[in-house]
Amino acid sequence: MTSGAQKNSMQPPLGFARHDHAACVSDGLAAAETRCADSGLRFTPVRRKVLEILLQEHRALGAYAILDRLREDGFGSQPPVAYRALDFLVNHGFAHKIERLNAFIACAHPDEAHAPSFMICRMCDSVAEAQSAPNRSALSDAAKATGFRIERTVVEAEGVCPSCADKEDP
Amino acid sequence: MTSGAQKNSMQPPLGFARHDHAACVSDGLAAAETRCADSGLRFTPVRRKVLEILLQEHRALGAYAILDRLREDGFGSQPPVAYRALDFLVNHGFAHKIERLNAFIACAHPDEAHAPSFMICRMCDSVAEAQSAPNRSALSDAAKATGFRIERTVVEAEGVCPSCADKEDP
DNA sequence: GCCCTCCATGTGATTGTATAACACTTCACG
DNA sequence: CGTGAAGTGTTATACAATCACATGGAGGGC
Repeated sequence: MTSGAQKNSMQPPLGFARHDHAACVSDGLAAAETRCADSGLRFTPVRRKVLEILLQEHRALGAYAILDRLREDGFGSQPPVAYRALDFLVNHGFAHKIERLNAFIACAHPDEAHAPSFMICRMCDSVAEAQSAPNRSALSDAAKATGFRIERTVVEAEGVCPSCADKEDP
Repeated sequence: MTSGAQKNSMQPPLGFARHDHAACVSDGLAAAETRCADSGLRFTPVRRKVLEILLQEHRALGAYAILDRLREDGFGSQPPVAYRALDFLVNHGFAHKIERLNAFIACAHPDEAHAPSFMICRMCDSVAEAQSAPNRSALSDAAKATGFRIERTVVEAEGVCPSCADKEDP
């Protein structure tokens, strides 16, 4: 499997569009802080740090890449440390897991409740999050027909992002 | 991680519905054989064996579970042997990878070209394949808007299958 | 305030998933 | 034949995830 994170580090960091990046990090952290306070969740140092890392990178990171960063910053460096923080962030909607890459990314819309879907570039592994429409798809029908109760749906599109498309086809 | 296959071995083997199982295997193998011959693909012994294993089990199997079976049958027992055969099967549509489980399953509709989607029971890990509607979803729109070229889309619904639903709620 | 419990963190060890790199064989095809 | 591409086998290793257990701090009930 591809590392999910390191393949090409000179790629635009990402959402396929340039943006004010400094703001992302502080806004994201502030939003999480607020929402945790409101919901009685504990936004502990490790959790905060992991979210900060994800917001800074602004792309999908493997658990061990995150772990390396945690170590540098003086946190525990064993896998469970990262996985527990990631579990928390994912369960409460501050981050998402990209199944295709076995990697994690900060949520792009931490405020609104949402069923996210993703576009993953197979060349540079960059990831963009899209709001997923309430799926009135063949899948719902199939589920209804067989009596399967859907609780959550992963939607991940693989393809080529605009900037990689430019490169491959001069 | 859950093995993706062994969690509950007394589950109905699966598509959420009983069916004539003996036929699956031979039909599946025959179909693959035919299509490989037509397309000039090499349907070698390992590849055939792996497909046979997947068809027999009729559920998602981890690469290492497959590897065990290969060893029993006298094939190479190192990971690349299984992964290469699986790559072949997946690339040519004879099998699918279930990203959520890091596991593989024989394709339920090997003949028709299709964009599959899956329903995965979180209790027994059984998997059913549904034909995915040509998605005119928010995702397509987002892709169009950003210039992302979608080549393939993974759709995996997690939930509870009918037979597990019966058990949990008497 | 004090204790107690819950939750979170830290650590060591282990299991599962996947790929890199290289040697060797086999097959199609000229 | 002989040559090159594709397939197989093996060693080694990287990356992903979990188990089990010890420690420590935050808050709630009293």
